[in-house]
Amino acid sequence: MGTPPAPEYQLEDQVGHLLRRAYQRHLALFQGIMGEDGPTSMQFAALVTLWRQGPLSQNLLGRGLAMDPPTVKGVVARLMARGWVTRHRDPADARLLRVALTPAAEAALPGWVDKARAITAATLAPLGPADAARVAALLRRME
Amino acid sequence: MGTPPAPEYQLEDQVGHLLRRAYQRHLALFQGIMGEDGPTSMQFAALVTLWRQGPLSQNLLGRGLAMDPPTVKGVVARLMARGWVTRHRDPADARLLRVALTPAAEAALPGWVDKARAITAATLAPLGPADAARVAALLRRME
DNA sequence: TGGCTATCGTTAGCCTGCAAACAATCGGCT
DNA sequence: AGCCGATTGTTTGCAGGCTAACGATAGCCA
Repeated sequence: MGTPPAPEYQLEDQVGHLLRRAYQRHLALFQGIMGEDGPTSMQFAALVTLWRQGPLSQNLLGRGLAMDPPTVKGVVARLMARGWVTRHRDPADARLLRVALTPAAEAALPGWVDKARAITAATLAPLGPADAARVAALLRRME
Repeated sequence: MGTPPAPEYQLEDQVGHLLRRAYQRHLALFQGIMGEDGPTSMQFAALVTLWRQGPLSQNLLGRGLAMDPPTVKGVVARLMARGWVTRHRDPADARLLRVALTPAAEAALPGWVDKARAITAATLAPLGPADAARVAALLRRME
């Protein structure tokens, strides 16, 4: 018995490829359902975090979203440009930049959250409810 | 009985967030195991596809990898810069750009494939073998 | 033959993501 | 007071990813 032949390396079977494809499809659904006037996926994640937790420093915001500092900066800059967020130095600690929702964003958020639920449902649509719960549980363990 | 309260929208429970986090972790593992001298995740995917299928037009390559044309162009350009790929116009059809592996890439590929297997294993390490198979099957259905 | 349509690739512009190097500020400790 | 290390944010440079608009070529069909 010689060396067993190495099994073929099938790109389509690798988790990394599958994760990328599934996330890619999710992002396409996100954009399609949220529409041109809505936030992007990461912009929405930032807005919803500020909604639930109140004003945060860029750093804390980034930590909650698993975004590194340069990425946070870019997302916040685009949120400011869209008029959904303001940014002010914290008077008590001059290092911090407190990011806060604008009234316009607060008014729009309930509608966006509804769409976000639809996006989650669409992403999971190919699976039944039981498998949807299973995949979420498995992904959580992979983080 | 009024309107039932809408369940809280928990970002951390949304599939999109979980997919992003899992893919993020996978990419970090990829870079760590493949090292500075190795290809990036998408560069490796392109190389392995050319290895298995022979020279391909940019378009076909992109289709196999689920990459759109501008992204393929960028990846191929960086592969050329690294000396792992050449690009020539197809004499039979002047629209096509045939992308082919260089001998250097062919020589390095077996080692990279071994590392890629280790990366897949590391990504799935938090799950047992049964759950690893389960998550792959579920992700495939979500594509 | 001449033209129509489909395919292929490029460009420009935008968004997300990472690492590395850097400046400013804060806090504690001497 | 003065210094040092930790924290926060910025910049630069690179890699991937999408849309939209555009030029070039091929293939078919009238």
